[in-house]
This record gives sequence, C-alpha cells and structure tokens, in this order.
Amino acid sequence: METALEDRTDALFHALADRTRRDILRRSLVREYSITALAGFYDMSFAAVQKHVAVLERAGLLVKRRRGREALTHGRVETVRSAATLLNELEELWRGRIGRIDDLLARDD
Amino acid sequence: METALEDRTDALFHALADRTRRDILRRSLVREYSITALAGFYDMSFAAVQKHVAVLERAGLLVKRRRGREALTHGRVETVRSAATLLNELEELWRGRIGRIDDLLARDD
DNA sequence: TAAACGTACAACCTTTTGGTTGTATACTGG
DNA sequence: CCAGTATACAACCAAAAGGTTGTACGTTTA
Repeated sequence: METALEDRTDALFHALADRTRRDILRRSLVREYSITALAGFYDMSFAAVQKHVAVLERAGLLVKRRRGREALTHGRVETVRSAATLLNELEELWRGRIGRIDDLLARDD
Repeated sequence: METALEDRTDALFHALADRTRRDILRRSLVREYSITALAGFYDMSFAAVQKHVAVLERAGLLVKRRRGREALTHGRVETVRSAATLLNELEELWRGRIGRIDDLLARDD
C-alpha cells in the first residue's frame, strides 16, 4: 500500500494550512532564526510557536540546527518544491496528459 | 489588513491536506462526478463524502453543477494553479529575488 | 401518483488541533 | 558557580475536524 506518500502529503499541506506556520517558513527560507526570535513576531506563547516549528519540521519544511543553547531553524526549499510538484501533477491530470492515472487515483471506476 | 488572502490560503491548503479530498479533486479534474458516484469510491458514508466536497467547494477547488436531482462536481484547475503560485512565491523568497518582502512577511524584524 | 433516488442538512460523538501554563534541563556569561 | 537565557516537553483546555445516523425535500420513473 502506497500510503506513506499520502501520509507525507497530508503532513505537508496541513503544515502549510496555517498562516503563522507559513510566516515562520517564509522567514526561515530567507535566513536562520532562533525559536525565541520567531516567537517575538507573533502574539502567542513561546511554546505555541515551538509547536508550530515542530509541525513544519515533521512535514520536512524546515530543519533545526543547534548553536549552543539556541535552535536555529532554516527552511527546506526542496520540500516546498515537492509540494509544488504534487500540484503540477493535478494540473497534468486535468490536461489529460497523465497516462497511468491509476497511480494517482485511489480506486478505479 | 490583508487577512482575506490568508483566510483563502488557509482554506486552500487545509482542503488539500486530506487524502480523500485530494482523490475527489483528482477525479473531478478529469471529469464530472455525482456525489453518490464519488461516495462509491470510499469506505465512508455519503454524508462524509458530501462534507469533503463542501470543504473543496469552499476552498474554490471545485464547483457543483445541478443536473436534475444530482449535483455534478468538477475541479477548478485555476485554483490549483493559485496554490502552486503561492508555493512558487516561497521559492522566490528563498532565492532572494523578492524585493518587497514586507508584502509577504507579517511583521518586520 | 407512489416508490425510489440524490441531495441537503441537523444533531451528535470522538479525535485532533492550537493554544495555555508549569517544570525540567542545558548552555552562557559575569 | 550561579543567575539568566533558550529550549524541551508534559498536562490541560476549548474549538475545529472528521466521522456517524436520521430526517426532509425535490426529481425521476415505473
């Protein structure tokens, strides 16, 4: 069963479906930030921001690097691209250009 | 405040973050389906599938058309493209090619 | 016209999400 | 070495998500 890809895709789009997380991701794509630094941007607790970072991390959208006592986050553009690729596949499906539709559809009709 | 765009983006990625909804979307991008026909593909109630269709509809990813007693769904590829565009903007940000970063970042640092 | 069909939607339940506070641990600097 | 800083993580809570069943209503069709 190819449910592992679907699991990753669920996590990927779920991580992107929150404006705070998208903002953290945008910033972390530009440069590294400590979690405390990120927390300073939003009107919520440090722990809440820490959880958002964890969601992004589980989705593979960012990684943390240790520097002394702080954890520096940086965005992984490859994962952003992989999400874009999934959307492009949907578009190709619409265009009727994908032959092996079975690979993308759960069941057949 | 430009929170309307963020609201739509939340709805868009949230709609994509479920495998059943992605499957409904894939099928509806290829051709029209009645909700009952869609429900036949999944191991859940008609009402559950109906709710998934509603989530996709609210996100603008598909529209329903009436044909007699049935509602035919078809996917809107333009909205899929708009999601891809948002991801491309993240990539451009990473590339350092976006000048007006303020437009994309919630607050400044 | 009555039965069957397709949809809509309300009410309900359980799990997940997104937030909180509190506590523990590890590193830094004076 | 000890006070302050940064992170990690547990426990808790309210709201949202994802499912269920039941009911109502318009459209076909026999």
